[in-house]
Amino acid sequence: MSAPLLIETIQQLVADALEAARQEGVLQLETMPVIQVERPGKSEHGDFATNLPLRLAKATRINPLELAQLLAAHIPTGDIIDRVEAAPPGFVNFYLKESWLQQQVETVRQAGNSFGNVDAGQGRRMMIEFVSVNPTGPVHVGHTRGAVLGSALANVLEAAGYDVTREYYINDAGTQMQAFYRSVLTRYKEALGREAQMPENGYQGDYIIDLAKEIIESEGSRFLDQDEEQAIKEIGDISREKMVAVIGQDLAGIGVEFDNWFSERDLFEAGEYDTAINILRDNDYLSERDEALWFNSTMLGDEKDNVVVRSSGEPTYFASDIAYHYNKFVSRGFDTVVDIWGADHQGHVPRMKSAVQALGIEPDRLTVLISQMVTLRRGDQVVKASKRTGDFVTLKELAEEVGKDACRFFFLARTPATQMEFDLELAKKESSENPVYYVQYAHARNASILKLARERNIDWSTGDVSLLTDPSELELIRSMLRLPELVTQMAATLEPHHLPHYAMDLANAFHGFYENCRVVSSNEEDNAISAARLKLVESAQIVFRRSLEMMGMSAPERM
RNA sequence: GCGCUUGUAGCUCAGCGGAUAGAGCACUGGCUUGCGGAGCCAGGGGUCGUGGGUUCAAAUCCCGCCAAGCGCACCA
Repeated sequence: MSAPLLIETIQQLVADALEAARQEGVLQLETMPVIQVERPGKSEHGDFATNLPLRLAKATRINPLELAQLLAAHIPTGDIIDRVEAAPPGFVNFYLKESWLQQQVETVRQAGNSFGNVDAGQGRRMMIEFVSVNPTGPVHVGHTRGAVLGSALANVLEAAGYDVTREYYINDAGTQMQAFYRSVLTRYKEALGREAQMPENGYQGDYIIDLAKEIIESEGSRFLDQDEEQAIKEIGDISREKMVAVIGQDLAGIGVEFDNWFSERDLFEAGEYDTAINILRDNDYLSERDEALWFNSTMLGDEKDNVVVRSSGEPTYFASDIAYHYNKFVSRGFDTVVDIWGADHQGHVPRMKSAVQALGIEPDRLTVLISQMVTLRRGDQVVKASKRTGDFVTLKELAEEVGKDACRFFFLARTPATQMEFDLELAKKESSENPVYYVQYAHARNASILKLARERNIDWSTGDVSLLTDPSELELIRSMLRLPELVTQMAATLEPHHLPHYAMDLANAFHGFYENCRVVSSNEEDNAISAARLKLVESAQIVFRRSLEMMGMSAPERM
């Protein structure tokens, strides 16, 4: 069990004060209220504040300001809290002790790269499944948002103490894949001078032609005179494998990595598809109509029922997704599962939740995060994204044009619920003045100070942090200390988009400190303060590194 | 038509019951001799889409309207 967060300590202080006042009889209260402690927007209002008096005024019939004064009088100061003040119209403001803040520099240095870790997750097993685009073509820009969101969220949850598995679901059993295989075979035949007809739902992109050529290079023309079905099967296996590899490489290019690539086909081979369907049948959620098998999700409040097995006998995508979630929760025993889907799948959410419930799994254990569409522009021109026509900008192109770090920062800073327009020209043009560089520059500056100190053989290990009294020094420390709190919050709400904003604030505090406080000095009388400040710089670097790392961005020493 | 999501500074976006609504970019004006000026400081710019309601308190919660995106298949 790690130490409680600072904000939790404050909450406890308020709770104790409330209890003390009640015992003294100065306060009548039926039930203990929920105590909200927040970070005030203005520094005059202290480091923490609670609005409890305002919320309690009615029940206690005491004037909120008087109530605030009463509470403030019951809160002890000590090593951490310098003073507690009541403020109109009814806040209690907490001010941290300078000596305590200074001491935190040592705490951060000792924590090192584990600074920012909390144990909210307590080792619970969590799966994040994201991207999961059909391996019928390369990943395009539209998928980037979910990819970046998922990878950053996974990092945050790991820092929050969850045992996280990042998974990519390969939809390799459906009709789309058949169309893809046939498209490759067609291009293969064409490349070898044969007449071939592209299937109606075939994929037109040039990458199919390249893929066919690659297959000719490694396999020759041996599929040409093979039985059609056999050729599709063999060429299909090769194509799928190559496509999955390309997708993996492209995603790795923007720092998105997976712990596991899960194949849809395995669900059928391992019999989990049958098991899941049988559970639904046993629980009376299935019925046959029009020669198809339906999942009666209206029984669970859905708008309409959904087909699980087509009249042709083929299972739908939904059916294998049910089996997949059975696999996640039951076979592999994940405590909670997060799916990240694009907005075009939002209609699928209620029935997926229903299906999970029908399998006998508490539906709250599944959270589906929807990331809204990204529409692409190049200047005035809207770029249409269709994999089938091959008219799209790939993730790889985007990464090459804009850069991995800027790309991640850009997508990460926005809440997934807002639809966004991405102007490629603008992104490229602005990349040199992108906020991402503001953060990285602060880190590089930080690193170069330490480098200089080492070059001059300065030993700062005995630095006395109590010399750090400049407002900008204390501001920087305060900013650093917000990280663990932020990690807790982001993990609870599954909202990593706060991270870039925090990093900006931290960078701002660092630049402010840099302007006001000379760190490395050639004056001998500055040696003591210099050593103290080097400790601060060192601890700030830890926090920069942790923040950038969670965002999946690089922390350059030089730019 | 119904459902989900979104409308905050010129632009891109945070904030999602509390104390004078924030940041970056853009704009205006400052920062000379020392750790990286990709920086710092100051300033202008907002009836938080709109009309009601709830509350001591609403950008934030509820309802209507307007606008945008997505969905409403025996596609995935």
